[in-house]
Amino acid sequence: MTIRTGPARTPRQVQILEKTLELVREGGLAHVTTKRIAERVGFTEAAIYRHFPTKQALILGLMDLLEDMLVEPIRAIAGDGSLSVRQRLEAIVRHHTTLVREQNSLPILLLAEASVSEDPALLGRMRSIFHDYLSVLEGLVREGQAQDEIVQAPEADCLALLLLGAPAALAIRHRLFPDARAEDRFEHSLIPHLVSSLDLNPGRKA
Amino acid sequence: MTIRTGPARTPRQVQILEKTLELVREGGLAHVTTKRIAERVGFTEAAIYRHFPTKQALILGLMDLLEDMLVEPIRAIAGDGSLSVRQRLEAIVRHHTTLVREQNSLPILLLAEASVSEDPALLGRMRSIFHDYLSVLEGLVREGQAQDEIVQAPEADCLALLLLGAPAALAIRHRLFPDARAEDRFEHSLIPHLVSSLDLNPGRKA
DNA sequence: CGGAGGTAAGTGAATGGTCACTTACTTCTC
DNA sequence: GAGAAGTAAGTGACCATTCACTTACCTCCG
Repeated sequence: MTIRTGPARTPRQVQILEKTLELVREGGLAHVTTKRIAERVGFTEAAIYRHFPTKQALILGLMDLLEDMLVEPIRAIAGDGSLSVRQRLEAIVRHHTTLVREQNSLPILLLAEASVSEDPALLGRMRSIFHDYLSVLEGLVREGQAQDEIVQAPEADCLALLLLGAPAALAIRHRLFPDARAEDRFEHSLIPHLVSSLDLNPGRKA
Repeated sequence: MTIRTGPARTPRQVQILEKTLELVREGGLAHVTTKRIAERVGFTEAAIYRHFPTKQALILGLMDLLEDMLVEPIRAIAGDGSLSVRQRLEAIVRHHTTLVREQNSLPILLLAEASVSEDPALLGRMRSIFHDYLSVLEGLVREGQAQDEIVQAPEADCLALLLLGAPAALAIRHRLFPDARAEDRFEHSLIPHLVSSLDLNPGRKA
């Protein structure tokens, strides 16, 4: 689907991207300046430009990382035929919430700030990532719906959006009120409830 | 709960805040500069400082507007005894989605950008708004749970967060792929489904 | 009535700070 | 000795904020 025009990063590029991601985790894209990146890596601002042509290119590199962390894994889960649709949906939502907790709400920070970016390349990249994510969910939901006879349920795209909403809301709260205990409960009790409430799979037909 | 230390705005202050809100709707908080505000209002940058002591104070004024648009109305809905808990929850989620559509995802933009702000006053204000919003939802959910015997359902705070997730996800998609038709469907088919899936109210007990 | 004094609201031109980015020069390694 | 990787010291653009000053209006007093 998305063509991987091989990043083929040098080790130094990878290091720069990782340090930059660290900055984003701490304070969002707005917090990322060439000066701060250089500080983290341990060299001067000018050195950045030996490895990336512009800051824009560097930020676009972050989007590749986001795709690797968020979209690629859920694509893999969605294609895992050994699991039921419901199990796969649950695994996807769980993957997303785990990522949110490990990466300090990184996905929604990148998303929110890229969505108001003046840079059309960044905006387009974000659109594509978001679209791919929702497509995977929507495809799975459709698959689940096809196994059942339920027709009056909400449309697949609405349900897919709802499945995105759970980790999104968790991410927002995690930013403002991090609370590992509450987040554990969210993972263990809410996600199964959410997925089963979709009314997709057999077991409720009787 | 939240003490309204009366803003008591002059007409000019209100005008400035409205124009600033316009800028936020277009490109987020990062897009707001004193120059752009002045352009919108039709005077010079310096004139802003006749009406607000600092830009920070102006931005905090935006948070008051957000509270008026988002938190106050849902508080009113939550206290409306003529509706069932389920009807009230549905009305709240619907109010939020309507606001998101009318204001171009304003709430989540303010939230995301304030959550990474270096300004502790702004961060604190955002925390308080977010907390109040979730408290209203959580209180209602608890009220609904008390009417039933269901105990194994997810905890009230998890369900409240889920109810926030729906408009949040809609807001994100609205930013990247605005689609009035899809958003109508979301409002008309997903919200009722979501609220009824909470398993709060009678009618399902049999 | 008329002018003196006060004030709210505006202006143009600066201020110092930060931003992304560039240039000319060095240093290290194969 | 050449190219990759680094540096110090800039560049102009933009940022929030301040400054001295003007304008229009109000009020009060003889």
